[in-house]
Amino acid sequence: ELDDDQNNDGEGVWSPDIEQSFHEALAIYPPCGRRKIILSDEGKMFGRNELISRYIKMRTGKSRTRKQVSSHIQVLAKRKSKELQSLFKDTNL
Amino acid sequence: NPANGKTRTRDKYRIVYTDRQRYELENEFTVSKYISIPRKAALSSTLGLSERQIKIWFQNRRAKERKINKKRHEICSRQLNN
DNA sequence: ATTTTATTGCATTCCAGT
DNA sequence: ACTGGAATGCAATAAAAT
Repeated sequence: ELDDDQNNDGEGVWSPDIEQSFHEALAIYPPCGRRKIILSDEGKMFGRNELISRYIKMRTGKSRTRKQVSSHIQVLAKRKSKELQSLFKDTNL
Repeated sequence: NPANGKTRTRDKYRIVYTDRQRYELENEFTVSKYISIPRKAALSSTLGLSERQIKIWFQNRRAKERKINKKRHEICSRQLNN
């Protein structure tokens, strides 16, 4: 299997257009994250990351799996946490 | 020590482990290439290192092993070529 | 120049919640 | 049986120590 992935273009995994759609999805599905964790439509189950994944596919045509979304959310949370930490660099040293 | 998960600071980019710390870690690596959670906690307590540092040491040690194996394979290839 | 600590961006595996 | 999220793995990389 030699790199014949149709869903992934030459850009990075989170190229600007996908990142844009991702943030739109973050805003519309739960405006801040406090929404019912259980999203169940008759017969099918839908979690937040799957809804985000579907939205990205609708807006960009490119497929990002729910686990890729999960990983990306984790990376962004880590970045934000470290930014907040480094804001208190030498305030009390 | 690690209230934050961070290890690196402005003044200390990295610290140098003691010979005893190196010896115990290397010894544990001969037992298993992957550290279990209870053994990690024990080592963290025994040597004065955070669990994060233990985890990272095993990652780096495995990377070292992979590098060594790659080098060995290259040597075998050259011998076959000759 | 090589080796040794430590981080980062992704993926993959492990843990519970419903 | 489904999921999201934490823990972990790995390649690439940085920089101090050797």
